[in-house]
Formats: sequence, C-alpha cells, structure tokens
Amino acid sequence: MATLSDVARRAGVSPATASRVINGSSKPVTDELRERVLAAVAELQYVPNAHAQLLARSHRSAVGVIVHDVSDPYFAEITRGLQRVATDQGRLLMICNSYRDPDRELEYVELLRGHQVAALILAGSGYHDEAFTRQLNEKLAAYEATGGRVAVIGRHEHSGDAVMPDNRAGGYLAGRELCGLGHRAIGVVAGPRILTTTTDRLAGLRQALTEQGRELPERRIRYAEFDRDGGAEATARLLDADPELTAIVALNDSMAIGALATLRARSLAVPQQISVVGFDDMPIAQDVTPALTTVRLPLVDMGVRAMSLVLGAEAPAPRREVLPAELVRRDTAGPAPRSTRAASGSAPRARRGDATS
Amino acid sequence: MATLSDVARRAGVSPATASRVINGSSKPVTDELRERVLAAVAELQYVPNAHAQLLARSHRSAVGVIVHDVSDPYFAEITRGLQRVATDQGRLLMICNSYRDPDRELEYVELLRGHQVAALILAGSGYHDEAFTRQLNEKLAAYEATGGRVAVIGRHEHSGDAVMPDNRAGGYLAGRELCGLGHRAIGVVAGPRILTTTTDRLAGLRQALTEQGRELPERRIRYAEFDRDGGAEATARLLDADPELTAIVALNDSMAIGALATLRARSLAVPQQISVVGFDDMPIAQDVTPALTTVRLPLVDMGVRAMSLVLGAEAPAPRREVLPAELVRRDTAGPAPRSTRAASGSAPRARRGDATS
DNA sequence: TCCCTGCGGGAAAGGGCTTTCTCTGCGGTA
DNA sequence: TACCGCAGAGAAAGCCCTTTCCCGCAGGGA
Repeated sequence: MATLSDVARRAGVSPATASRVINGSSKPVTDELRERVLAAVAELQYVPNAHAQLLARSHRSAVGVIVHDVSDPYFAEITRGLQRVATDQGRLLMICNSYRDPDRELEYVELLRGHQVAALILAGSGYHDEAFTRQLNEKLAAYEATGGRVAVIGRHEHSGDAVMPDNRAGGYLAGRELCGLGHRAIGVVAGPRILTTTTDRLAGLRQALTEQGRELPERRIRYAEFDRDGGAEATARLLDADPELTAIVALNDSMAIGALATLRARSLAVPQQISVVGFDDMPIAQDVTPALTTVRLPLVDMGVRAMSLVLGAEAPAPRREVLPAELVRRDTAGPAPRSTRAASGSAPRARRGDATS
Repeated sequence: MATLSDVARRAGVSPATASRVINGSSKPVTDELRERVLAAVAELQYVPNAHAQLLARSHRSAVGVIVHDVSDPYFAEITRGLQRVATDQGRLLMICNSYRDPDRELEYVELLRGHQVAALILAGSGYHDEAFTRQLNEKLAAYEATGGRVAVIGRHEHSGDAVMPDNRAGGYLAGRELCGLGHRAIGVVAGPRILTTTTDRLAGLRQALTEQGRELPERRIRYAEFDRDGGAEATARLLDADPELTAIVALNDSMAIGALATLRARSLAVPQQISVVGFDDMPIAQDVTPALTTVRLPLVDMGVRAMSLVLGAEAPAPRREVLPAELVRRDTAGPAPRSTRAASGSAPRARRGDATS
C-alpha cells in the first residue's frame, strides 16, 4: 500500500504539503505543487490509511449503534431514521447486531468505545436482569465520563438520553380495541418475558382488560421468540390449551404473521372466528391477507429523535422523549363471534397439525 | 480517555509490559506484574484505542462488505451467510449499504480500502454501465495489487472470485412452469433494466417462452424499482395495458408482493384468474396469502461460499461458483383460466389459497 | 536601505499502540 | 570461580498521518 510519504516523494514535496493538498487544508498551496501531488495520488492509487488519520486527528466523528438485528424490520426502520440524521451531519455509523445477547451488547460497547465513537446509541428492548443492567450502566457511565454521548431507544433503565415508544399505551390500545369488539377470551402471543418491551406492552394490555372488567390470566399468555416462528409456535400452544379464544394479541408483527400462519393451518377464519392484533406496524403488515390490524410505532422518527439528541447540544440532565403509539385498523380484528368454536371441535381438517417453520 | 501509558504508570510497569498483559502476548510476565496491570485496567476502565492498535499491528483482519441494503431480506440472508463464516474465523465485518448508487459503491471501496480491510465482498447486482464497471474494476484491481482479496456475489463483470446465483436458469424455471400450466399471455414485473440481475432473469424467462413457441414482447414487460411499491405500480401499468394477462412473473419477491397487492385491490383472484411467480424465496414468501410460488436462491449459502473463498487460500486465477436456482411451488401459480376475464368481470374473492411452507 | 509582514513550504512533534531489541540478574555448568 | 544462557522487564523504533511551529523569501512601507 502506498503511503503519504510515497506520494510526497513522488511529487517532490514534503509529507506536510501532500497532506494539505489531499485534505483540502485551509493552508494555501501553490497550484503547481498541488497538481504534482494530485498526479502522484492518482498514479499510486493512494488511499489514506483511515486508522492513521483517525489517530492523528483526535477528532471523534463516527457514531456507534447497537441494535438487536438490523435486518429485522423494526430495527431497519429505526436505523433508517438514525442514518438520515447522521448522513445529514456527515457522520459515519458503525452498526452492530447484538442478536439480543446481553454479553454481546457489553462487548460492543467496549468495541465501539475503542473505536473512539463520538456517541453511542442502543436501540431495542431492555432486559429484566439487574446484574446485566448494572454492568451496562457502568460501562455507559465510564464512556460518558470521557465525553461520550449516549442515547437509548426503547430501554428505560439506562443513563443518557432516552427515546421511548409508548409500549404501554400501545398495549392498552390493542386491549381496548378488542374489548370494544366484544372479545372476552383474549390470548397473548408474547416475546421473551425477560424483555421490558414484552412486559410493558403486556402491562398496557392488562390494564385495558382490567378496566373493562375482564382479566388476563397467565394461562392465556405464551412467551416465545420475538419472531415469526415464535409467534406460530406460541399460537399453537395457546390454541391447544384454550380453544375458546376469540382473539389473539401478538406483541409484535412478526409474531402476528406467525400467528396468522398457524390459524390458517388450522383453518380458522380471521377475523370471523378469531381476531388478531399485531404490534409495530411493519411495512409487511399491510400486505398479508387479511391485512393486519396493529399498533403503529413511529419507528423512523424514533431513530431521528435519538440521533438528534445525541448529536445536538448537551443537556444538564438526561432527556426523555416518549413517542406515542397509534392503533391502525385493518382486517384482522372483527367483532367477537356469537358462539364459541367449542361445538365444532378442534379445527375440522387441520391440514397440518402444527405450524411449520 | 485513559491510555496504555496511564495504565502502565499506575501499575508501575512499562507500557510494553502492560501491552503484553492486555493482549495476552506469548511473552511471559510474572503473575505479580500481571495482576497489577489488570487492576489498573479495571480501575481506569481502560479500553485500547482501536485505531492505534490497528495502526501498530499491520495485521489486516476486518472484511469489508458492500451490499445494496442489509435490511432488504435478499441481502439480509446473504449477510447472514457472510457473518457465519466471518465470525467462525474471528473476523469483523464492516457492512456498507450502497442503496444501488454506483458512486456510493465506488466511494465505499475507497473507504474500506482506507480502513485496511483484508478482503472486500460486493454483493448485489451489476450494472449495465461500462464506464462505471471499468472504474470499479480499476479500483478493485488496485486493491488486489496491494494484497487485498476480492469476491463478488451476483455480479459477473468483475475481477476476483465470483459466486453467482443462476439467475438465468431461475428465469427459465419460472417461464417453463407457467408454460406448463398453459399460460400464454405472461407479463413481467421487472426491476431496473440497468441491473444485470434483471436482464439475466429476463433472458432465462424469454428463453423458456421461446422454446415453447411463445414470446415475450417488450410491451409485456414493465420496469420499476426492485421493491414492493415498484411491483405494485408496474403490475397496475401492465394490467392497464393488457387486461388479457393470465400470469405475471415478478423478478423478485418484494415486487411479487406488490403485485399481489395490486391484484387484490383490483379483485383479481390468484391463482384462479391470474397466476403470479416471484423470485428469491424470501422468508415472507410463505406467509403471504396465497403463499407465493417462487424461484429459490440459496442466499445464505452464497454468502458462505463468498466469504470462504475470500478468506481461504488464494487461487492462481479467479474462481467462479454458480449456485443453482430451484422452483418452489406454492399457491400463486395455477392453470391458465379457460376464458379471459374480459367477460367474467371481478372475481369472487378467493379468501385463502393454501398450505404454507 | 532596512525592517516588518505575510505567504508558501518543510521539519518535527505527537497520537496510542505493538514489537523488536537490549539489558539485567539469576541459576547452572565447567 | 568464571562464564554461559535465559527469563523477565524496559527502551525505543516504528505504524501513517495531521498539525503546529518555524524558516526563508519577496514585497511594501518608512
């Protein structure tokens, strides 16, 4: 690899001059030398060593982002928002997938700190795990102590600025909608119970049901992975245990899609026999059939807000922005059926016993 | 930020010793000193400056990846494959989204070169654009000349190793299937015509039709963005121009989902009145209703292969692996209807197609 | 004519780390 | 007792760049 001094030598100038030309320094350089340098750069196909540059200018410019998985639509949308602001401000993003592994999160905080990022954004759900939360907080605090900025999206338990989707209100909206439609036997297809996102959404849902004189017993909740297959599987378990269910709330849209798959496999008509409500309003929600009724979160906006906080002026105290959830009525939630399916037995002719993956 | 010499000073040792302890060097250090260093590291919350490290060890370890968009399922799957191998070998991945912007691709090649990546992988479609192709090839060649390894996925026009999905064969499979089902008026919802992926798939499709004595006139092809909305819009244009169509081939699954949306909006029953075939077999393909008949590409495997090539032994000449396409029959392709829709008007809503997976 | 100013350029000091080379002191051999 | 070898620690030379500081020189004012 050609280095700066190679370029300088070839152009017959000092490295200092070469550097100035290449970086468009404010210091003036005569056109003659400038051209010689540029020619040398082209001939040698010179590309500056980014590490050396980053080391030399102590300028911290990149921003680190830790998400569960960028290719999950939920995070893809948030990331889009983050990117938009970062690009506007000429910042590079370093995005890391933790795949919901707390240890990996911790590691990535170190890694990104080591890469001298100017700010750190953690997006996703928090964990009900005190030891971990404390550890993470310590690391974040250490980072902030050295001038780093931190923002979290959807995790309340940390220092730094926070952008929070109103998960609880969203759960409430889903519950109220189903109650309004006359549903009494409502099952929940939930994500891992260790995630605060799961419990927050659940809490809102429970509150809505309670207010309507209904309840949400644990036996009507099934916890599984926060993805399509988890949703399919949890729905199957739910249905097996309680065939009387007239509605299912899935705690995210991926799970809702899995739920729909299971219901289809069991030939249960949605929403005639059973209603489904999702959560997040991922782009695909409008393209499944029937189109998914769900709770929308302003995902892109959450990213925009978080990045703006972290790149904007520093505040004396951590800020906290709560972004509202909104119910999107489509076709998977309808009035509760008159009679239960109890008579008709378990799904006549379920072509396949279970949801496949 | 604490530095290595801070740690060394605090532990009362030289920076050399501190470095050896921290990096687990093979050089022996007495337990006494080792513990002092470790304690200092913990107290100071020391994290090595990654840039300084990368600069000091000339060891190039990270691998650069340029894709169109990681959050697009097509690339998400490929990336999964790349990651798997990279992680196994302890390599860090730097992933960049070009959003199908050739200039950005060029920039990212420079950027990644500047970051001293050990190898570069470009995934996605090539462009029918000679000037750009030449430029990119020059950059890649320059990079290879300095010892960098290069692999491309799904782009034939470049030097370096190549992993190619058999797009042409895939197009052929789709065409043959529809011909076999008796379709004669087949429309194509295509991606941008500047992409080689589009033209390759189209070529295979055309070949299949030609072999069956049918043809594929330009007026039955609509080019649009390679995404859901592009598919929806192209389908609408196609239908407006030629209401006799009994089948549509969408050149990727996202477009196919858009096509299904348009057909649903127009109350055309799939597959009774009109068949649809997609391409790629993205995970969501089995969850739309009716489940999408499509051409499967071994996406994860493509990633695995490419990363293995690039991290494996160097070959005297560029290697080239072609991975086969495979038809996945689900519920959106059926026999061509007897009569045209001209008479029958809007379809009696077929609610659900059938089996998933 | 002399001095000051300002411009264009180079020398050199970091930036934080790794690693080779060197040095010290100890145990063991002749 | 003299010498050798080696283990364990430190000194210092990079790695490649940026940027401050300094210098020489030409032009302008006194």
